[in-house]
Amino acid sequence: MEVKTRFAPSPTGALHIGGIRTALYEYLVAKKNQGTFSLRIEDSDRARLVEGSVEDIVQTLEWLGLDFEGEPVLQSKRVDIYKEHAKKLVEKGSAYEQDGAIYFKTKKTGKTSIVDLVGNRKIEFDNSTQDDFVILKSDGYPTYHLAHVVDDRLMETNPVIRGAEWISSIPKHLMLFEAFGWEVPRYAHLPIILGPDKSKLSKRHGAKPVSEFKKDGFLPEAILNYMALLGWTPPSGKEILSLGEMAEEFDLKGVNLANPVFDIAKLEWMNGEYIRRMSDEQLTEKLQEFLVDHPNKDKIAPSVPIIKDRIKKLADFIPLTDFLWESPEYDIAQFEKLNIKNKKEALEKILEQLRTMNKPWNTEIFEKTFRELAEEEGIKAGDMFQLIRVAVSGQLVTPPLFESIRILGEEEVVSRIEKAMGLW
RNA sequence: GCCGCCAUCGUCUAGUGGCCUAGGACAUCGGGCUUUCAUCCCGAAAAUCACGGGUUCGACUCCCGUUGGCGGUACCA
Repeated sequence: MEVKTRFAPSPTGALHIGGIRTALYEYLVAKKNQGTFSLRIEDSDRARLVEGSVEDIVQTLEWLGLDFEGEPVLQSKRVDIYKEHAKKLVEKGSAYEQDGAIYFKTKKTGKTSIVDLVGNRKIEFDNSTQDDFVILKSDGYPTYHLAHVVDDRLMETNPVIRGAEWISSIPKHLMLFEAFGWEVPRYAHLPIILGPDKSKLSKRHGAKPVSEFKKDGFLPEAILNYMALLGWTPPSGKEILSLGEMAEEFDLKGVNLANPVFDIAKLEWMNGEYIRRMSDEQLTEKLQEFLVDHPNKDKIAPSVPIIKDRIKKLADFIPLTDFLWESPEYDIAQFEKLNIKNKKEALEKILEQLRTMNKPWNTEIFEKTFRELAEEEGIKAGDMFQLIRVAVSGQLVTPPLFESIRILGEEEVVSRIEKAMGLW
């Protein structure tokens, strides 16, 4: 049986981080089975339409590398099809018009059940609980139920993969398929992702639009990898895997049935993992793309090796390196934390050494010189370097000192230390 | 309320009747490396497998119930 999956979001806003797991799993199922993955926009509720969301959805999928087949299918352009099908049901006697809308006449006896692909479990409903429901609204647009059944039949979707919030609607859909005389597709209902407080993941939990994650410097590969593991573990047990590897190992049966909690800390760890696995050249390129208005783009490359192990997101680059191109604002409180008694005197000695040192400064000689100076002054070498660090950067924590100094250049270092001395 | 789904460390999970006095990852804590911070390495703490009944020679694993969480209950998706 040919596998065709589709991601079917409604354009009521930017694409949510939670929503992309559904898209990802649909994509993986298609790829694993040499099937196709497409995009359908469920814009049958005109009141909730948010302008720009279709573009956002398309761009986000592209950015993530979840390539879909062909053009997005817009339900709003298919109203005639839904109307036609609704009419057919009226003619058959399975539906009726009331208050300008068309209602489906549900069967009230017996049971309706499916075997869900997620976990391979049986889900069953008593038909006596099923009320008649609207399939075509009075504005001529279909409700989700009609649109789903008609579209997924016409698009030959199989399996239908969607969120677990649709489980309760299963009887509606199966009855509709039956009324049309169509074969029922296989279904997979994915557990709903929760926020840290265990309520449905929403904006206040950091279920920000994917575009926000992009803005923070999360990498698409890391986002995908993390989302894949939210509720699923590959048989190989691997934690870090590419889209291709995921597709090979993925199986809906193995998806956990419980609702997973979104954990930003683990996503950050994974993003850092991806950053560290990049070559310096790749990271440099990523950063240059990411930091569009950076004042010193040519200085990004040399600073990459010293920050690579220190950032989890691309945006972390900024606070870590801004002292390299911006003159620091000194705060005497930072110096007070150092374990050195007479800081000004120590800084004078340091300057003396720097002025007489051969340029360009050599890292080995630099280190040796100040270790010796530290000994002469009765200061620990570590404290000595911390003093230089703060004098050069204004901060207690920076990337490696010697490398930072090399990027800054001799003149700048000297002038900064002179400036720092002005504090006393 | 009614209907449905679910239930292993704080979080993501491994586990499909004996290999589990429950394994891994993130986070946390401690140590090593080290000019700071990270990275990296080592280690620790962390789950009476929600609870109660069965079934079985034997249950984290099967069944029932309870509790709890989540979803649905719209001319929203």
